[in-house]
Amino acid sequence: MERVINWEQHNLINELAQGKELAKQLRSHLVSPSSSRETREYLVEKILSCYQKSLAMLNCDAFMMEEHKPAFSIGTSGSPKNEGDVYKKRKTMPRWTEQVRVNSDTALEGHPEDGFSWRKYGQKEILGANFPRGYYRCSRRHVQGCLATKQVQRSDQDPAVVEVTYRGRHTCIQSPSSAISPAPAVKEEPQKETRNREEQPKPSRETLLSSKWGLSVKTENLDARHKDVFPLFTFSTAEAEPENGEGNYFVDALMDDNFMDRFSSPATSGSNYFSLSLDHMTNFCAPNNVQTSDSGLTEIVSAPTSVTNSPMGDASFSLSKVDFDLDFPFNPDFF
DNA sequence: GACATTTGACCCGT
DNA sequence: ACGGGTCAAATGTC
Repeated sequence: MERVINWEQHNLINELAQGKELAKQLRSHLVSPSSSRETREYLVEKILSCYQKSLAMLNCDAFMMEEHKPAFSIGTSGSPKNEGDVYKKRKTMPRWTEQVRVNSDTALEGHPEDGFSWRKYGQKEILGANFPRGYYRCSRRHVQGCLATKQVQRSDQDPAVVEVTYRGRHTCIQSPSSAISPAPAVKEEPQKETRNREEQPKPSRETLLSSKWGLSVKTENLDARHKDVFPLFTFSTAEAEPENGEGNYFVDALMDDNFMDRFSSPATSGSNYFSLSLDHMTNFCAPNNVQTSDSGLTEIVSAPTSVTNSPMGDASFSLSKVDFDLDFPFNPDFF
C-alpha cells in the first residue's frame, strides 16, 4: 500500500514536473520570434494534458485515502461476478463528477475523450432528465480487473454540457500515470472500441489541436475536509485553430523526449490561459479567469487532495516542491 | 468471427 | 414501490 502510494505520488510529481518543464519551454517560445504557433499550441496541449493527468490522480488518491483500498488488483478474481460485491461497491466506490462542455464535434461522440478506454454497458432513461444516462466501464475490466466506471449524461439546461460521473479508480495500467510506469505492461489490447465514438487514446496531433471542450470537476464523495487544499485550475481558450503543424521539429523532439506517454489526453486543448491557486476554495468558476465558453473551451477543474495525516497531504505539499511558478497568462492575442 | 453497442430484465438501496 | 445501476442476450459493425 505504502509503496503504491509512493509510486503514485511519484507519478504525480513527475506529471507536474513535466508540466512545469513544458511551461518553461512555452515561455521561452513566447518570446522567440522563430517559434511557430503550432509549437506553442502543442505545448499548451501537453501542459494541459499533464495537469489533467495530475488531477485524475489527485481525485483518485484522495478517495483512496479514505477507503484504504488496495490500489492494484490486477489479475485477481476482482471482476465482480459476485453481485454482492457489485452492489456493495455502488455505495463505497469513490465518485466525482466532471462537467464537460463539448463543442459540436465532441458532442456527437456521446461522451468526451478522457484518455481512458471505456466500454458502454448500459443506458437508462433517468427520471426528470431529458437525456438518457450512459454507463461505461473501463474496457480493461476483464483483463486487469479495473473497476473504474463512469456515467455520462447530457445536461438538461445546456445540451452542450455533458456531466461525467466517475466511479472508482483505474487500476489498469492505461491509467494516466504512465510517466514512470515501469513498462507498458499492458499488452496492447487493440482498442477497437475507439472505432466510432472514441478516439484513440493517443490522438493525432490534429485531433489534439482540434478537439475542444471544457471541463469542470466537482466531487461528491469528497466533503469539506478536502476543500482547503483543493487547487483550482482554470483553463480557457479563445481559439484553437488547427493548422498544419507538420514538420515541426520541436514538436517531434518533444515527442521523443519525455512525452512518449501512451496516454495523451485530448481532453484539453486550445487553452490560452490558466492559473493555479493552491489554497483556492471550492469555487469552480473563478470569474476573473473564465472566458466565455462560446469561444471554445472553458476548463475549470477543482481537484481534491486530502489534507492532513495522509500521503496525499504530502502530495499536495509536493505541489509546492515542484516549484510552481506558473501563473502566467496565455493570451490568445499573443499568438 | 471478434468485439462493441443496444436494450429489456433483473437486482439493490432508499 | 420506485428509481438507478448492472447484466447479458441480441444485434450491429468491422
